[in-house]
Amino acid sequence: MSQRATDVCEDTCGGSDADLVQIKSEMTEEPLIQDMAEWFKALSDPTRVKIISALIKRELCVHDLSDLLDMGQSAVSHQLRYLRNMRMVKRRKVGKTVYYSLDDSHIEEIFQVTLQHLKHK
Amino acid sequence: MSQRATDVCEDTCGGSDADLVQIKSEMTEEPLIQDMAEWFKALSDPTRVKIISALIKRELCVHDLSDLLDMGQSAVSHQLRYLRNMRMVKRRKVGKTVYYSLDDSHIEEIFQVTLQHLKHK
DNA sequence: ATAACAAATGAATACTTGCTCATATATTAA
DNA sequence: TTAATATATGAGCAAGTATTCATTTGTTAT
Repeated sequence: MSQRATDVCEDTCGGSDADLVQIKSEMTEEPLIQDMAEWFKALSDPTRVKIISALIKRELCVHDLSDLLDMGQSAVSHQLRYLRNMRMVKRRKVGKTVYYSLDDSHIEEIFQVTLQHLKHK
Repeated sequence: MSQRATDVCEDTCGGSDADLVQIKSEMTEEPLIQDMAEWFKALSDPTRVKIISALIKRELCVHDLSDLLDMGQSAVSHQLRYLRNMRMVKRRKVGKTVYYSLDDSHIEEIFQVTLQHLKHK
């Protein structure tokens, strides 16, 4: 048996169904919701948060990041690809070395806001 | 064989090892990194983003949310518990009905900042 | 009491994810 | 050329996650 809300009751719940329709129309559109979730997901992993927090300080190569995070080169590289696909970081190649830096001006802002928020909880 | 950075080379990489130590000391501390990742993870799921975006408009009961998101009551309830554990939403019980609302003043701010950011990309 | 409804919860499951390992590619030096 | 270094990448796997289903709890009405 389906548990779908629409199957259960239409007007039994005390909720004011009246402006539910209006809220639905005012709500953020589906594709933007998806983008938002994806964007936050990029920041939902400790390794990626560390990478971002390091790149906020300055541009760093994969080796340096691997060193700083005390993690395998492969793991770091995989996460950097992830962040690059999200257009949060960008690459700059110098010889054998690839330097990564932030590619999103808003990240630092949201990062700082969130950090301050979590500190004062 | 370990792929650990420290095992590979100590000073071969072009990265300026000099102030790597300083960056490490300046980096956000581990527990805060974890909190941050956890906090963002709460916003990394479309269902939870929808719930938040609805609750930004106004307080809603489980049934209304289930209706609005066109999702099973159980699924919504599970996610609400998640968000409640994260102290992002709070409950208010009236008879059989439980009303949920935002319990974090910063969520809306970060939500709006991120939304604007994604819109202008 | 019983029935009806709203919400919560545990278990099961299909799906996702982050890491490791092995290997490949790219660049530089000898 | 070969060797060494820096990074990238695919496969595999262990751990985590979001949903569904079935059931339970709590509340109101009859």
